[in-house]
Amino acid sequence: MKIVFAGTPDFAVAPLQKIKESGFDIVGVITQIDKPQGRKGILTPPPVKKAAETWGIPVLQPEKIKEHVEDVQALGGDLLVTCAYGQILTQAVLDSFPMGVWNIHAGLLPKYRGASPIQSCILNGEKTTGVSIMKTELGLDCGDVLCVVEIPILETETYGELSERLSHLGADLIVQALGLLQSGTYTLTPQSEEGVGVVRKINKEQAKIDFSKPVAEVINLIRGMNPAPVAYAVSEGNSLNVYRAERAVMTAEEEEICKTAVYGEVLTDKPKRGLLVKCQDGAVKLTEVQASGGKRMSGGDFLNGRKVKKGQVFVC
RNA sequence: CGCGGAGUAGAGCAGUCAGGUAGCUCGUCGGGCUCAUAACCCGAAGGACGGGGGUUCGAAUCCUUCCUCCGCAA
Repeated sequence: MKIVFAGTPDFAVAPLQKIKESGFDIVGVITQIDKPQGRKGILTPPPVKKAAETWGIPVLQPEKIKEHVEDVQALGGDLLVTCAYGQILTQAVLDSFPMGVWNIHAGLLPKYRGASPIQSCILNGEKTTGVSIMKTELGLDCGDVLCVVEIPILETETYGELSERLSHLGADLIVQALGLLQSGTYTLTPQSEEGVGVVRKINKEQAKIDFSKPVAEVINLIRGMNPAPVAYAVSEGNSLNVYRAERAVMTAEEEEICKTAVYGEVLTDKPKRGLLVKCQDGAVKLTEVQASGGKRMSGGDFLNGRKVKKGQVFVC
């Protein structure tokens, strides 16, 4: 069974590696073209390409895969595994693999179809998530499911941390799935028509913190946006990236101040108490922040440098 | 040449424009007050001011050059 793997970001590297280490024959990797990265705009190959090259696997980087179907076919694969590839496949591509095209999806179906299942789970305060292996069809993540594992989301887990866990989970699961496909003994489960949901790509606008919301929602936003695109608060024209936060436990004095404070107001100027900000139902403590041009630091350090003062307000 | 910020004590910052003994807050250590404390009071240690070169009687500060870190945008 000859396998072609289509994937792009870090998330896809672990599955690719696991497939390779499990002894499957990977005849080619398809990934996105190199893109300019960072301040200098240096052309950088995607993580999957780097990995594939170190293992000597042929790499294909079509700018538009639908215009290079014959190149894909030339790889001679029986089966295509997709994992966060980043391009929509056409029927011609799907038809190029006798044993089908299978997708590793980092979320439970049908509720979390779409581009941002991991982040969206955290933003929604879900308690569990999972990885699904499904048939890739023309519609958006609507194919029949081959297998799925569900895991709990940890209380303080960030998008980056959960993503890494799911990546390894997906790696294990795809290897199992390939075993099933090879043996030919498997059953497909159509997705329920109830509770279908589509989550779209996350943009920076969604990452702005709204302190008029409940503490739990604010914290979920911060978790779900770490490490990218990163939640941020704005005050006096400056933006402050927020990487981590927790529910504030206030002193009696702070409780008093909080009662009359407006949403987004800084409740204390004592570095030891931390950067406390009023929300709808209490206060949130921003524990890891980064101002533009500065390093990441604790909320206490940020307060100590006096870049924000007690009573200053982050706009909602 | 995409736009911009920053390198000063263990940490976060001021001081740089108008060169002249190195400052603030936090932490650390010692002492005091207190039933007690993350609170308060007193004291101490700790810095070749990112590196090189230049101007000057004298440079954290002015000129020049190199290095490093970071935000935005893509």
